[in-house]
Amino acid sequence: MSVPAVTPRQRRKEARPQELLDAALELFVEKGFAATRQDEIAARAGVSKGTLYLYYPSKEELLKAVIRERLSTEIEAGMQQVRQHVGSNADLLRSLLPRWWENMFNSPASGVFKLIITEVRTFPEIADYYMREVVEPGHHLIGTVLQRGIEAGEFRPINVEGAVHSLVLPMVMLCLHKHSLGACSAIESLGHPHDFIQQHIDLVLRGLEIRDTKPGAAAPRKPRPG
Amino acid sequence: MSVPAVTPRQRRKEARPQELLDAALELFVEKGFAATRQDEIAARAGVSKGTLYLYYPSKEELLKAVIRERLSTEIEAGMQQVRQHVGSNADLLRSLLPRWWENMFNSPASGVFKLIITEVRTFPEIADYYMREVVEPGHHLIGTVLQRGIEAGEFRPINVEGAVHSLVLPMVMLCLHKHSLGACSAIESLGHPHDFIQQHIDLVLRGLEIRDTKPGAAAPRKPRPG
Amino acid sequence: MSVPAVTPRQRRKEARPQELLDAALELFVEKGFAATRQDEIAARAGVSKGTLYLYYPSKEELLKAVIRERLSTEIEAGMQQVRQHVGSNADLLRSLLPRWWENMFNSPASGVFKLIITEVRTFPEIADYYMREVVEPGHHLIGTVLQRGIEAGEFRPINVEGAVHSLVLPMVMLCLHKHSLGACSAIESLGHPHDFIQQHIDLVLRGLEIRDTKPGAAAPRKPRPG
Amino acid sequence: MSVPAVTPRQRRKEARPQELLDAALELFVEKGFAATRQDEIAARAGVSKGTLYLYYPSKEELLKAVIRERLSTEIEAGMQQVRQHVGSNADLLRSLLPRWWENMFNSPASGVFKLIITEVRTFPEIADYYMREVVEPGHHLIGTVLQRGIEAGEFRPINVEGAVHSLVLPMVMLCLHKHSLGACSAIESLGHPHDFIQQHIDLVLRGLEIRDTKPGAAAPRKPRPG
DNA sequence: AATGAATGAGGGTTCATTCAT
DNA sequence: AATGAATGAACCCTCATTCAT
Repeated sequence: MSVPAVTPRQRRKEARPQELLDAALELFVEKGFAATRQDEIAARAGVSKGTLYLYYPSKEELLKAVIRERLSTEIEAGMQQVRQHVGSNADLLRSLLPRWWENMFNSPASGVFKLIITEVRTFPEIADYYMREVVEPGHHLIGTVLQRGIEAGEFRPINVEGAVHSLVLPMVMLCLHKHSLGACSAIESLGHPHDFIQQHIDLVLRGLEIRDTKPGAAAPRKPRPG
Repeated sequence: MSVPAVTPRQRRKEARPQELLDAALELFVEKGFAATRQDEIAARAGVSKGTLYLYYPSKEELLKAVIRERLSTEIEAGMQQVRQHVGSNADLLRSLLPRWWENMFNSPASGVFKLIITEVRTFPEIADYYMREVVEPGHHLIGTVLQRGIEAGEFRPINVEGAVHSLVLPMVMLCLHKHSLGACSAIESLGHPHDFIQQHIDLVLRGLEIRDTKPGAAAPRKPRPG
Repeated sequence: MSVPAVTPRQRRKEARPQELLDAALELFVEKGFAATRQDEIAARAGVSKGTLYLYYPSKEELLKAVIRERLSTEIEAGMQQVRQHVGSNADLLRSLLPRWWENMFNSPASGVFKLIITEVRTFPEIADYYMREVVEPGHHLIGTVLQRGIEAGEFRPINVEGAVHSLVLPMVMLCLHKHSLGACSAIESLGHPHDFIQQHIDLVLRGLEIRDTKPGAAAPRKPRPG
Repeated sequence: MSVPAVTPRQRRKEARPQELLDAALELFVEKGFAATRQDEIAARAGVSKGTLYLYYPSKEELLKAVIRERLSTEIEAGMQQVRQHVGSNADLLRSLLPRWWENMFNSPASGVFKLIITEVRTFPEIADYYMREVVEPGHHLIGTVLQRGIEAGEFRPINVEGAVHSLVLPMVMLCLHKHSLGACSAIESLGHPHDFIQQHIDLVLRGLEIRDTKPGAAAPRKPRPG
């Protein structure tokens, strides 16, 4: 049975859009959207300046494509993991979350967070997309887990949204650091980011537990009289 | 009685640098350094384009001045608060931290975080300054408090640096949000940021406490068999 | 028979650098380097402002290219003439020198002298180039001829370098005049510059001759006693 | 008898215009008119930028004043020397000319020649002034001496205007060199400019003499028959 | 008379975009 | 589909000139 003859050139051609997006993402994250030149993107992708315009009609559209492509990939991966997940909800947080995060952190997708922080005010459409496709589903997922925990008496009743943020914001923040300060002066203090994230999630989940506070422990905000 | 001879022109002139810095900060945070035009800054400060150059020799120097001025003000304020603080170390975290953060969050200084994330790779000198003047002293302060707590038996022995980050990163992240997504689509879910920060700190500090885990509570990482 | 595939666009492109250099030389000589605008050069060359930067990375580099190109052309032409020259050394001065000068004078290259006088203090690299490539070889050539004449007893022994300057400086000066005063108010008095140069060279060479001074003629500096 | 009290301030005030002109001349000659900034001139003269405008209404007027002032001084000095001259016409050329030239060469006035060459096309009024006040009287003076020499049988009958140029152009050229190439790389070959000028004038005057050409000497262009 | 802060038109340079090849 | 020369609007920065003090 003959394999369809895929010449190097054809493969190249089909891979083009992805190569362009990769080059663009790298540079947008490194230097910011406004400071990145189309020639640089083209050069890094190994094509000429004009070729860019055969695939994306403007720099701005290229930016949006970069963000959409990376996020939808990442969302899809996350959803897959969740669908395939067997185990308790707590497991979802203790194991799935760090694993998913680490993939993200180690992939170019981590840069997209910086891109969003950086460019969202210039291109507010990005905000809508990001909120709808990433933030809301993600928060919904984690929020649901926490809510179930509360209802099951595992967790103290607290503001669920807040707890989600307590869990998630440092993860996002580490992605940002990776592409800003982390690329200049290492914050060595953090050790391996993965370990930090593990400890962080553990810390927050412990903070959510219901238990008798050991006397003399770090004072709760409103110490009981007596 | 002689009126002090401060003409409008003089008053204007002394206030200039601050007015320029304020206008520049606003715009750099809104649109990014590269996408902000010197004319815009001048216009917002109510002067002509050329006047900018009487005070700052280039756009880049203006950026650095903006960052330095805001951070040094903020550092000074923070140090003041700490120096004047009476009370336990736990108080320092439970009350001083949120209060200091809220000032920051509600002032233009909150934008500086975005500026640093955004521009640090283009101007790596900024990283040095920020690490040396802000990150290190800040982390040292909080780290010391946690370390004392551990030594006093209040807190579980954990990686202190990590705990500092667990406390602080969401605070920084909220500043970033304020000037990016927050300026587009409100993340209403968060309620008042101040309340979230209170809850967050409480959550982390509880997570640090030593206590007997209530049976059935959210599983510790390695559940005992049986 | 296949037509050579030189499209108008290609022809255009190859001719560009020379067209730009020509336009730039004209304007630099007319108005001076600092007072010439890049737009003007572009306009005179029939291209847009940006196109200039495809060929020369800055105004200053354009200046240097202009000077180098013209001088190297001129040097090459002069060397050719000398190499092909048959005849006595005196011929070299009496015929070759005026001929070579006239070519120079009537070509745009004459303006380069003005350019050098005008801009050399601002761009001292030009001095090095000009001295090494033009002044030294030129003076060496003429100096050698005079030296031989002295050794052969044709010429009085005098300071050869000085004699070279006596011959050459008026030739350079005429080039300067052509592009300064000469372009405003004609110095009609000079008649045809070529005739002047002929007479000048003749005058100097006669002044170099050894002969018995006719009694009563213009007093030599140190009249022989009795 | 009391000397009128001239305070330093008054002296200063009266000297102002001259100080400004001196500073302006230096800088215009060094860097060219267009590339010289008013602030620099003011700074070199020790006044503030605004003060310039109290004396000269624009940069262009300042340039013209600079040229006029230096030239009229120089012309006056030259005329004085000629008026006071006693001796033959030949002396006028052999001694007065070099002496007058040396004064010029060693004074800031030498720079004016460069200024004229450089700026005359931008400000053609300068040409009229220079031709009328400097070139014509100067040429007339020298031309008259030569003419008398011809009529007296001292000099060969040649084109007088040309001979004047043969004498004078190298003198001017040396002034130009002093402020262009000479200020970068010395043309050491010339020795002392004064000596060169002496030799040059001698050379030309010898070339003008009537005498029997020594057989075998450098061939005159049109050897007399017989 | 003197200052120097302020202005704003203007010039060098960059770069997104177009289009002939 | 791919190229890269060409364009020209836009931006940073300079500097002659003005004017309130």
